[in-house]
This record gives sequence, structure tokens and C-alpha cells, in this order.
Amino acid sequence: MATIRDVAKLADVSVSTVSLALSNPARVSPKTLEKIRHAVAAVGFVADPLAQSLARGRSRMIGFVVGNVGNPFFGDIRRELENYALDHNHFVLVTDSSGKTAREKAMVEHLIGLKTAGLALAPSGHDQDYLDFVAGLNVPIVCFDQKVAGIERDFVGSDNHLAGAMLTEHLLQLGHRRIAFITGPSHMHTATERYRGFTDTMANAGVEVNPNFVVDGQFTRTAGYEAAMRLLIQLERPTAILGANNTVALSALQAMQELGFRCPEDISLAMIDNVQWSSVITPRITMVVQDTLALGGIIARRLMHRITNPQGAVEPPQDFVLTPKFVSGNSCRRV
Amino acid sequence: MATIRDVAKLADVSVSTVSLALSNPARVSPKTLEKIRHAVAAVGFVADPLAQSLARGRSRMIGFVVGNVGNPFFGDIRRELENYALDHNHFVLVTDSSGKTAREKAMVEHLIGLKTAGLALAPSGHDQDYLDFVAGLNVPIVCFDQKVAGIERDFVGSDNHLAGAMLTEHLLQLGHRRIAFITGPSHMHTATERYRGFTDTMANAGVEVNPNFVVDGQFTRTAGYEAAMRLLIQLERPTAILGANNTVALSALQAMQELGFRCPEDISLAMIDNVQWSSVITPRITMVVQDTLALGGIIARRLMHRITNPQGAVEPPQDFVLTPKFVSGNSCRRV
DNA sequence: CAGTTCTATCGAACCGGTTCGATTTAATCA
DNA sequence: TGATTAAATCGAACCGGTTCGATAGAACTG
Repeated sequence: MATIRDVAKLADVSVSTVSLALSNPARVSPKTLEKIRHAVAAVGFVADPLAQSLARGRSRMIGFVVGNVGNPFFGDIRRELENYALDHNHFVLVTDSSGKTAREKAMVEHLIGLKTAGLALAPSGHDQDYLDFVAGLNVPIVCFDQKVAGIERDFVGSDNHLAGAMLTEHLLQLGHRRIAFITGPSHMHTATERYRGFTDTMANAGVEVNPNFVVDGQFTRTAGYEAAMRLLIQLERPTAILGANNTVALSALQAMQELGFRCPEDISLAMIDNVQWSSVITPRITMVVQDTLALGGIIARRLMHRITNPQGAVEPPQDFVLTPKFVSGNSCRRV
Repeated sequence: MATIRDVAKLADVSVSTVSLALSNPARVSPKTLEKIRHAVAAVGFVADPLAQSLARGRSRMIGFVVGNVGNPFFGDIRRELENYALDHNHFVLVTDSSGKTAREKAMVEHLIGLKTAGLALAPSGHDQDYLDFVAGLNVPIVCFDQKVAGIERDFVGSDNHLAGAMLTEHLLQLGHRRIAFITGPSHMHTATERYRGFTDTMANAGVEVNPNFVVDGQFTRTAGYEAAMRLLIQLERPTAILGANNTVALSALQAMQELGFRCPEDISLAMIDNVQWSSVITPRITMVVQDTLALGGIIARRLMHRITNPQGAVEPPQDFVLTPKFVSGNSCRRV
């Protein structure tokens, strides 16, 4: 591998001039620049990013930290970020914490060690320890998905209260009154907001929420399945189930199928967030989806802004909250 | 951030002794080691991975390069690799090439620039250029999924010929004769092998393959959809469709639903590779799945072996081919 | 006890760039 | 034309570690 000294020798200039010419061509005389360009081409010089990062104290890499890269929600955002970053000469490193806070911390620390220029982070924690950890990170960071109280960073996400409210309203309009809600973890902002959207809308409509109809699905497959089962074995069953996210809703669908309930004939179902291949799932689930492309675009732009603009680093954090979209399926029937 | 020189100063030894003590404690006297340990703790020293990588010429990072991290097949493998790597003090960097060879090259080059210890690569190319490129990479590499002729590297994958054959045999057993096949890109080993498995089995059974029943789905959603449409509008329709991968098969299911065909009553469907939530897709597709956990485990072990063992680097490349598994659904009916 | 072999530690060079103050050269001004 | 200023280039220090040959002292040998 050719080094900058090889180039300097061949071009018959000093190493520092080569470095200067490469990073700021305008500050070098045209003929010197030409010599250096020739030499670079001749020896096939490519700057070592590691050495560069070490010397500069920062790299051209962006860390993307989420709990599940396989989730299409994160996948779409990743793609948007990646495209934008590549256009701006940055490189995205993806890491998956599997939702574990400890692993996330380790990964973030590793990324910081790599002198990443910035981080797109879907926070997995919420306690004081975690807040301190994030606050202590001295890099541009854009948080997304989960709004965590106490984190003073840019945030990009959707209006989750509205998402819950939209689906609840839809079910109410169809005549449902016995509506069940499968929640997510109570420490997650998305989960509590969606749930609030549900209860607020129910209250506004003057419909009481049956406490037995609120079960905890933890946003996971197993817990969602169990929660759904708990709903379905009740003597007085709900006429509609609202899943706080895609995983618990589809687990509920599976539980319904296994117990022989038909959807929507016996029980209606609605969910927040899309999944891959939702178009071939029968019935097509009525859902509220987030605009992942827009979210990804905003995250990308905001992060690159903070990274590239000198004063961008000190701008006060800002929240970007998008309106989710209602997508009608055929999983909800009129009662 | 504390540096190694801070530690050296506090422990009153030379920098090189500190470095030695940290990387090879046995070669330092017990009392010196103790002093250094104290100093490390006192200043909170953590070695800068960048500086370390630069000096050593290699890092503790492993690059994971695939065309679609969202695909659960790759997701499962990634998880296995990651767990194993973390246990062995290595760190996985995930990159997604979106299936584009050019982008994959750029990403691999970047990873090499980062002095990654090794690469788990799902190759996206096949031409001479690409072969030369891969051959020129001077890092431990384990290829998986696509077996590319001419790449002299470890390979981990499944018996794709068998996968195609199993499903074909199953359909033949059920009495089907007019079996259609939606293929993948002809330059992909998995695609051609699966197709060969189909044709060989058909030939063995003495059943002729109708050329109109073989359509190209490119392993993509749009092409798969088009291909399926082309099958479904024929006057003499197939009684069964075999999708060479999950994407084309599910696209076919969608096409069938849109045209009003019922599966399996009107047309049977089978596919190779699982998808997320296949359990709630109606009907449950009969399929042949790869043992992703085993594949991931082998990839991880093989790669770490080459990385950590001095002589591991020069071992001749080896192929690991696993037997896929038949998973019965209810998408195929007897005719 | 002189000669040899370990063992523990050190100093200096190195990995491959960047950066900044100093110096040389060229251009502008009185 | 000599003084002043700007532009171009250079040298050396630095980023934060690793590595290897050198050295000094301890332990072993005959």
C-alpha cells in the first residue's frame, strides 16, 4: 500500500504539502498540485482512513444503532440514512443491540472509540444511568423512534398518541365498544403514547375501557401471543383488538387463528406499524404506518447538518414529529 | 481521555512496559504489573482502538457484508455471528450493499481500510472483475449463501439443488404435473442450483417441463410479481407454482390473490426460504428452509478460527454445505 | 568467580496521516 | 528600489498506541 510519503518523494515535495494539497487543493500552486496529482495516480495512493481518523480525532463514519436491524421500520430508515450519508462522503456502520441496553452501551462506546462523526440512535434505555451515559457522549447524536424524557438531543419520530387515537376512532366508528388493547413496555414512550391515544379517544367517546381488555404484550412475539390468548379465553370477549405494534398484533392474529377465531368475522384487528409482506397476510390488517422514508430523510439531514456545520454542533436540540398515516385493510368489520 | 503515557508516568515505568503488561501480563514482573494495574484504574485508561489498529495493522472488528440485512435469513446469520464474535472479543460491523456490486465493493474496501480482522461476505458479483477483486483481498474471508465459481475461499451454504428437488418431489407426489417454476437471476448459484433441482427431479419422474412454465422472477418483488402474472394469465395454467425464493413466491401469492385465484384450491404454491411471520400468512406456505442458526454458527467459528489461529490463515478453503429442511404447510393440495 | 543465559525493562522507531509555526519566494506598495 | 505583505512550501511535533533491539541486573553453569 502506498503511503503519503511515497507520493511526496515522487512529486518531490514535502509530506505536509501533499497532505495540504489533498485536503485543500486551493492552497497549493497549480503546478505543484498537478505534480502531486500525477504522483498520487502513479503510486495508487489512497489515504488510510485509520491514520486519518487518529490524526484528525474524528472519522467519516456514522454509527447507526438500533435494537433490530431486521425490523423493516429500522431497515427503511437505515437505507435513507445510508444513501444520504454516501452522497455526503460518509459511511454508515450498522450495529444491532438486540434491544439490550448493556449491549447497546458497549456498541456505542466502541463506535465512539472509532471516532465516529455522529450517531443515529434508537435509544433502548430510560433510567438515570442511561441518561447520564447518553449525556456524556460528546458527538453529534440524533435520537429517533423512542422519545426518552431527559435526553437532550435531537429527536425524530412520529405522533404516537395520534396513531393510537386514529385506530381507536376507526374502531369506534365501526360500532365497536368492547375494544381490547395489547400494550408495549411501559417504559417505552411509543408504547405509553399509543396507549394514551387509545384511552383518551375512548374517554372522549364516553366508552369505558374494560380493565380486562388491556394486556401487556411487551412488543415481543411471545408476550404478545400470551397477551392475546389471555384476551381470547375470556368469557366476554372483545369484538376488536388493537395491537400497539406490529409484533403483538400479528401474534394476536396467530393466536386467533389457532383458536379458530376468524378475523374480522369474529374479532376485528388493527395495528400500528407495517411489516414486510403485509399485503399477503390474510386478512390485510388495518393499520397506521409511520412515514419511514421521511423519518430517515430528516434523521440523515439533521445529523449531517450537525456534523458538517461548525456551529451545527451547538444548536439546541429539536424535535421532529411526523404524522402517521392510516392504511385501510379488511381486518375490521362493522358491528 | 487518558493515554498510555499517563499510565506510564503514574506507574513510573516506560510506555513500552505498560503496553507489554497490557497485552502480555506474564512477561512483566508481578509487582510492576500491580503498579500498572493500579495506574490504569486510577486514570481510567482504555486503549484507543484506532491507535491500536493503526499500530498493529489489524483491528478487532469483523465485517458482515450482505445485500439485505432486512432479510431474516441474513438477520439470523448476523445474530449468530455477532454473539460468537462478542464472546471472542470481536465486534461486528454490518453493511448492506442493497445487492449492488459497486456498492459492495466500496463497502468492502472501506472495511479493509478499517483493517478489519475478517469478513463474512455474501457475494453479490460473479464476473472476472469481481473474482479478481475478492482474490486480491488479503484478509480472512468466509463467503456464504452464494457459491461463486472461481472464488477460492471458505464457503458456507445449503444444498440448493436438494432444496429445489425436495419441493418438486413433494408436488409430484401430490399428483401435480403442470408445475411452474419462478427462477432467480441466472448468475446466482442458489438460483441455478434450485432450478436444476427442479428440472432434474422432473426429468427423473419422466415429466416434461412446459417452457412457458419457467419464468424469471429475479429474486425480487416486482419481477416476481410480473413473472407470476405471466403464469396466471396463460390459458393452460399450472396447477402448482414453485418459487425459487421467498420473495418471488410471496409475490406470486399476491398476484394470485389479486386475480381471485385461491391457494391451494386453484393453484398450489411452495417456496424456498422462510420469511418473518410466515405463520400468519394464509395459507401457510409449504417450504424448504435453511438452517440459518447452524449456518451462522459455522460461519462464525470458521472465521474466528482463521482470524485467531496463526496457521488458520493458510489453511486451504473448505466448503460447508448443509441440508435444508422441509416444512409442511397447507398451500399444496393433492390433485 | 568468570562466563553464559535469562528476565525485566527501556528507548527509539514506527504505523500513516494532520497541523501549525517558521521559512522561503513572489507580488504589491510607497 | 527597498520595505511590506501575501502566497507557497516545509519541518517537526503530534495523534496513541506497538514492537523490537539494546541494556542492565539476576540467576545459572562449570
